[in-house]
Amino acid sequence: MIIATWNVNSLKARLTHVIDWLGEAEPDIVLLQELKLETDRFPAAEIEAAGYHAVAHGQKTYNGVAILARAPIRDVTRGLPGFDDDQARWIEGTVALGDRDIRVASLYLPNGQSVTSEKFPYKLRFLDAFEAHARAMLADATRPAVIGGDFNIAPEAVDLYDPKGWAGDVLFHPEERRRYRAVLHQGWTDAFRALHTEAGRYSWWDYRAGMWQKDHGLRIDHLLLSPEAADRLEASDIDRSPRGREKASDHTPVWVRLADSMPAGAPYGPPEEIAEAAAG
DNA sequence: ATGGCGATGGATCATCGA
Repeated sequence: MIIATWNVNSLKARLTHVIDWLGEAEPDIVLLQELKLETDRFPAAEIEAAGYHAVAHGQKTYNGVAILARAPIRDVTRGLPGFDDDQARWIEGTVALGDRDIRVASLYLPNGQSVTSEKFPYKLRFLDAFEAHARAMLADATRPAVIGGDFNIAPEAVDLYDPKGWAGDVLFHPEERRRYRAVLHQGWTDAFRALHTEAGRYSWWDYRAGMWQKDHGLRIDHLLLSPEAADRLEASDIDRSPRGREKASDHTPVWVRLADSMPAGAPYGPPEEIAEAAAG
């Protein structure tokens, strides 16, 4: 199954691009950010006509997140648990995945604006709450989980076109990178980075100053896999083609492909059982 | 080079994004 994340920068302005991409990439689950519309303005009919169920958590003008899925989406939570927030930045739900369910979340992490802005401590507070909830999601060992979204964090120097120029600025600030790494250390896997070591692979390019044409971008959109999901990791990549279209979002989709079932013969279980299996 | 571009709401620009 294919799970994708995409900050569309207005679902209304990008609806044709989204519908087209659903047809081309045939993802099973899509996590959208920056809908920029109220929940009751969500284009449910168009999405349904494309073959997808959808749940959304929106608001006027800003933010807004959604989950699209070929299968029904159950047990939906709107808003990041444990974080009192009037901004629509988190939605999670459960979708059937092959031989068992998967828990997925769509995240639009605050940008922070600048280090001196009051929005930067808001970003760090959000990250603290995200860290706590990500840990709680891992504690639910009954099903694999995937968190996808616009994290507004470039994790490492290879993820920016000009790391020296961005050093200490929002999106590449040590305080946010430290918190992002703390989440990875809980046991989450950055799907794209697990399969690609090369520098210069980006998911966002500023509209201004010809950044797209110069390929000056940042990798700030991520798919985090719980250990059970990471065990099923088959492929992950960034699809640059939507960014090159007319009237494109400034972000482009990132996707991961997971095996529908656990690989046969994989050495899962306690060490003594693995040793027994190896001994025949 | 703190500009550049694009979307929104409600206006003929201000605000925000990253």
